[in-house]
Amino acid sequence: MVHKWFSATGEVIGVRSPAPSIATAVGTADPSSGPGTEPAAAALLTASPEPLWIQASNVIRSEIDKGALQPGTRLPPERELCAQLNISRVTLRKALAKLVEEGALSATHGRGWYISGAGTATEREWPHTLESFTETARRMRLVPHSRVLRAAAQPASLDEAELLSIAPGTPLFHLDRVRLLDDVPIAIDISAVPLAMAPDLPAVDFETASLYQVLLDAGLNLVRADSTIESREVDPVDAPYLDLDVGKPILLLHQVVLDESGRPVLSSLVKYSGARYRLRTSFTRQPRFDRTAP
Amino acid sequence: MVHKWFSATGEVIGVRSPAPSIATAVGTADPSSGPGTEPAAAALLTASPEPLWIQASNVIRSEIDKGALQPGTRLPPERELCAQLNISRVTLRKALAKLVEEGALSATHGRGWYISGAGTATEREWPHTLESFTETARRMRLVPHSRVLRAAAQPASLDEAELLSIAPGTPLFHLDRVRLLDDVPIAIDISAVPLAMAPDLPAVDFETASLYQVLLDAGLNLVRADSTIESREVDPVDAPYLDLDVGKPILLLHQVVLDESGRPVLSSLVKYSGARYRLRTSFTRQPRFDRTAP
DNA sequence: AAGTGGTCTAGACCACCCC
DNA sequence: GGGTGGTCTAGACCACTTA
Repeated sequence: MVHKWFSATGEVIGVRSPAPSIATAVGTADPSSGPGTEPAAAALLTASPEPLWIQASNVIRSEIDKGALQPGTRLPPERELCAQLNISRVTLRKALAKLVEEGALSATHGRGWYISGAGTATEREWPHTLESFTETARRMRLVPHSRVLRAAAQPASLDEAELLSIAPGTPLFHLDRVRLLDDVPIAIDISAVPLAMAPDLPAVDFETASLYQVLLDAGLNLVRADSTIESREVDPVDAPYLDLDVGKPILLLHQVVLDESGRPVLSSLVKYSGARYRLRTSFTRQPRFDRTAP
Repeated sequence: MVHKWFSATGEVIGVRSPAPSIATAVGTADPSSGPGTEPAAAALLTASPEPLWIQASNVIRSEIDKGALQPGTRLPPERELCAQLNISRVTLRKALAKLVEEGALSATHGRGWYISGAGTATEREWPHTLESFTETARRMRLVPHSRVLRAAAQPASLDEAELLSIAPGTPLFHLDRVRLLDDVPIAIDISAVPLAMAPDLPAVDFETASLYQVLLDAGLNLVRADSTIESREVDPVDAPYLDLDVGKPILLLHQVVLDESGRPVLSSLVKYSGARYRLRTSFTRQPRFDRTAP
């Protein structure tokens, strides 16, 4: 009568009264309000504000993280999972798709779903997007800090206007900072945002605040960052800020960050001290189905 | 979703059905052509080997590329598109999701679907993953070429073994190349692949062949590339290969490429001449739903 | 209140893998 | 053949936006 969740953790799903682990994994899922006679249905419930497919994905993810599902293991068939989780197959597949995107699962057509090694600790160490300065600092347990060189609005020059798709002369908020970790200068960050997009910018103290966070709080949905990365010799102007000899290598990262409608929001040029910083990211490739001949 | 190629595989996709005529079915949004004459039903046909949702996505994409749908424009409501394309709403939404991931569309809950400026020419110039050497060459209309310095199998050292999660001493195929564009040296590429994963490697002529393509042809499904990028001074050994003075800046790109099960397949270290190369990529950020209080 | 996207379902058929 | 994932449908309800 009790439906089991996978192999090792039969207790999590279908058991009404104990069932604490799943409840927490999924969300509120208040069990007290349970109908009392429908144990299996208690697995995932509509009480939670999260969509079912997110909940389902979380349940499976937590099983993996917990170690109940080892890499290489096969998952139960989709139709069986549907029964256990009490959701439709379409919904389950949406949950599985999410986990594929996160690198936690992979499927083979006639064979089944398999746990794929990554997706847990590895995933967190290799972000799918560029690790931000603040994130790096946190990972290395260093204290991030900024020295503000300029934080003021000025009319946009021709070049800046073109870069951000705005009219020349439009008020542009400039933020130039030296970024430090534990008081060691790591990079020079030269950013510009059209003032109209976040009028409160001049009032923020950027010695500690994160520009990215301020923009998100302003309701901007930053979705894409077109980037170029190159290696250069540091020039006499920048060298003292980074405490480098002129001619030493620096890493140049230039980004134009766009919102969901493709509108440029932020232009940023970061000059990292070559010897003190290293960009980290993980590129993924969607599984393709391009058979050359069927 | 974001997210997709990191190798020289841009041209692999087998486009069999050109399907140009269908295009009008979507763009014209002609309300008068109701159920009366049934022209819309001919829009997508099951004769094609491609799934319907791919076909639908291609139709919309071609409308955007063609300019029939300008950035900022609103698409017809989903239910109407379904009727025009003669597919179910679930299928249509899968097609739309693909276009969102490509950055061509975006949706707002109660408002509708909007064309988002990017996704056409821009998209092609800003790949979601690192532009490969071959792709860069093609974009710049230069001729790529390699000088092979080493192409041989050797037992894996301790470091190599750890990097690739194999036993020390396992046969490892080493491929060291100088990569050139129009006969100008651009980079040194030092790669290593466990021989067992592609036993034919030693027989390939890498003066012209692409290592990625060979691995794909061997049936390996390369899915993820954990990467670090840094800036260094070129050392006396590498300098002559790149025709640089010792101490000049180079860009160091190190990647460990994994297959779908998370197994490391390829380790590659590329040293780009700082003055002659610039990495290009477009990072995407998943829309997040981290409200602190619901 | 009407329009629109977001979620979910139950059931169907097909294509692939392995016995 | 039987099991399994991949695709597709028609219809339903909910949540958000706009009026």
